Amino acid sequence: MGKGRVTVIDIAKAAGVSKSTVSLVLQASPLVNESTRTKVNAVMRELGYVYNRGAANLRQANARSKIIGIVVNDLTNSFFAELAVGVDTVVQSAGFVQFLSNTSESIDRQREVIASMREHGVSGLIISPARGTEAVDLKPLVMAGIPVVLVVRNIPGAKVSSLVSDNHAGAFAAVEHLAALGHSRIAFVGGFPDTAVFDERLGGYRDAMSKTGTGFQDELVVSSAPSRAGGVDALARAMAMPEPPTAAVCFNDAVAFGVCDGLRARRIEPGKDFAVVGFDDVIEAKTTVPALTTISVDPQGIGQRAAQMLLKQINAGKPEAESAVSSVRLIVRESCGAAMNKPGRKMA
Amino acid sequence: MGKGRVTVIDIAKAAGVSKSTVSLVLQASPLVNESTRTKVNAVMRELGYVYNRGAANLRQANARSKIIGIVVNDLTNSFFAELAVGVDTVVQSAGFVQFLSNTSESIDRQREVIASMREHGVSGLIISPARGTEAVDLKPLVMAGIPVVLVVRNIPGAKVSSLVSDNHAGAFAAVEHLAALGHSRIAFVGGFPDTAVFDERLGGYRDAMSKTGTGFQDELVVSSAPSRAGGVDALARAMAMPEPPTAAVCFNDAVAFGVCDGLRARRIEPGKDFAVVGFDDVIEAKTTVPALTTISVDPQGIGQRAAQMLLKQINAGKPEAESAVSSVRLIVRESCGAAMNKPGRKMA
DNA sequence: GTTAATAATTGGAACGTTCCAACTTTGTCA
DNA sequence: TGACAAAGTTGGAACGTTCCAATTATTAAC
Repeated sequence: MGKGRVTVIDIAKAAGVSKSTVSLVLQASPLVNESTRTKVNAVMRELGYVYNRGAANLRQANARSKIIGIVVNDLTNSFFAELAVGVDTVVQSAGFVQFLSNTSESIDRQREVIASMREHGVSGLIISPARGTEAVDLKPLVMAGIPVVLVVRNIPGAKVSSLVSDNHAGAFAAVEHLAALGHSRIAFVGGFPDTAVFDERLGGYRDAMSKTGTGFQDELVVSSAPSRAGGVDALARAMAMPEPPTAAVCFNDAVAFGVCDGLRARRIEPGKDFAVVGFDDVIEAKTTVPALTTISVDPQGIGQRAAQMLLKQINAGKPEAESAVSSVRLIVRESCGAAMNKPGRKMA
Repeated sequence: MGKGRVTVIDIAKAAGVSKSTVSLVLQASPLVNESTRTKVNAVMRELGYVYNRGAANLRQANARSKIIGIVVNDLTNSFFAELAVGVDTVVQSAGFVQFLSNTSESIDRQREVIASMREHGVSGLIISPARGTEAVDLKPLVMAGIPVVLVVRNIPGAKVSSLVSDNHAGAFAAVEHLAALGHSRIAFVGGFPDTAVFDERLGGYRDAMSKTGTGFQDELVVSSAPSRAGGVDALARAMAMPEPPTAAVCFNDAVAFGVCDGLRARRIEPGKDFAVVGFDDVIEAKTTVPALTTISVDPQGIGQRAAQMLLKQINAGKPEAESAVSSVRLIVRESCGAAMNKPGRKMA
């Protein structure tokens, strides 16, 4: 047992047919007689045959393997986990298997991971690029004709498909909502300043601040790591200001949760004494207390849509780059104070 | 461009050497002259060569590809995301790449995913099996001599390595702690009853309840999906009892967060009016408010240790099944009320 | 100046599969 | 009976790599 692996030839010998016939059975070809097929299948099961995809791909250089790769920059952020399951639901029903790798924002790791996936002949790639990824990094992929869909973060020069959410509109809506509730000192909290997503959301915030007449003030944007801990930290800095804000538009939900934690630790009740709005609408957003008012980007939906874009490219002969913007909407829950009697302006 | 793919022979021609030499360069063999090496490497870059792992694996049937697979049953649970990054850190430094797949508790999907990984010649597998997985499902893997480490959930008859946390001891400690705080009506909340993990944790709970003299009562165990929403739901049922509990040992942290949400929705303050202890110690546990008292199982640590076990097996010729229990410890924070003046017994 | 040792390179066979063209068997029809 | 078609089956070549044994080029030793 277990000496050499079981090959198609072993099956052929044991079943008394030729390797070609076995191969036809493997491909469910209608050419082969029903009785032969069942016999061959039986022998396969008996000997514990495992299909060698590598050898097969070697022969048919055109047909790639039935896997699609998804590369994310931060798996511990549940946004990406949800995105991945969204992708999974659609690739699965198309007969693909999804392999996911995490880069932890490391460009080097990202290169390794993508190379590894290429070596295994993935049919296509969905990538949420690590910070600092440039168009050149994607060049080899497009040259090889491998379909790629960028999600979450777009990369300017790359000639690949992309699906990002409408960050500008989302942040704009968040500010408008808070302004309508009577806030004027609205902070923009969290996120790394050197990313496209940050720029877009900040842009929406800035435009809305200008439009609502309260004006944009530099000091009201306080950045941090885009995590729960980052939110705690950023809030501390915001509250240390001479004239602290009364509301915050957060870079994402993780930051928003951190902000709520930080508020509570200061005995300030989010949704009552201070308005918080997040960005992403992760699952916890609706069950947490207070329920988080946030900009819904529907990670699963984005995953599904990205997967559909990718499959379309895979099925079409030559991949046509297509870029889409996924619309977002404001979900009003409790953390902004809109559900309460008074807009939160108790502190000053 | 992109007609046929670039092969080792193309490189050889362009560089004016033989394919064997190119192959040696690929393997970083010391046999090849430094000047040839640099020239070959240059040509590779220029022509955009991609290593064909499939063809390589074909030849060297022994040496498997440098990927290890990790199969989890619920990616949306951040416990598994953290476990995966733990695994990643160690396999990465050993020169492997990790491919992760999610089964969403589906046995069928799990079979597909594992088959796919086998076809791609993974060097080893770390599996958190879907509910209902049986020893036979793993049989083909052990027959093929593929190293496997089971995590989180063990499977009785399977002859593979496993690494589970000491669920019995953890639940036991949680109950002891709550009892010491003065609670006697302590519920066991959340989790699916037909899993080994549930049985173990429940066992620890039961033994501790008996030992502390309050005795084990069936009605105090209320199961649910092991998620935040499940926790909300289970708490509702618990509080509807004629004599509701004053404390809860939760199946996991997600459930515990749900329980806290449910309590707050009822205007009961977790950590003050009701004691909650979780299980897992996910990252949010320490930043949330109130900080969650929980049993730390250190998912990253488990991931790392599992990865080490797997690598050991891969490096050893024949895999020796080894099973380990990862110890757990009680992390006292705020949600159990220990940090407050009074043990939470205000309600009755 | 020959031999021996070392360093570097090389062609061919092999890995497990698919594809193609050729082959055999069986059945149908004039 | 012979010609033809349809249904199954088959051997060999090819895919891109690595390994082996053999070869050539270079250096060292006498």
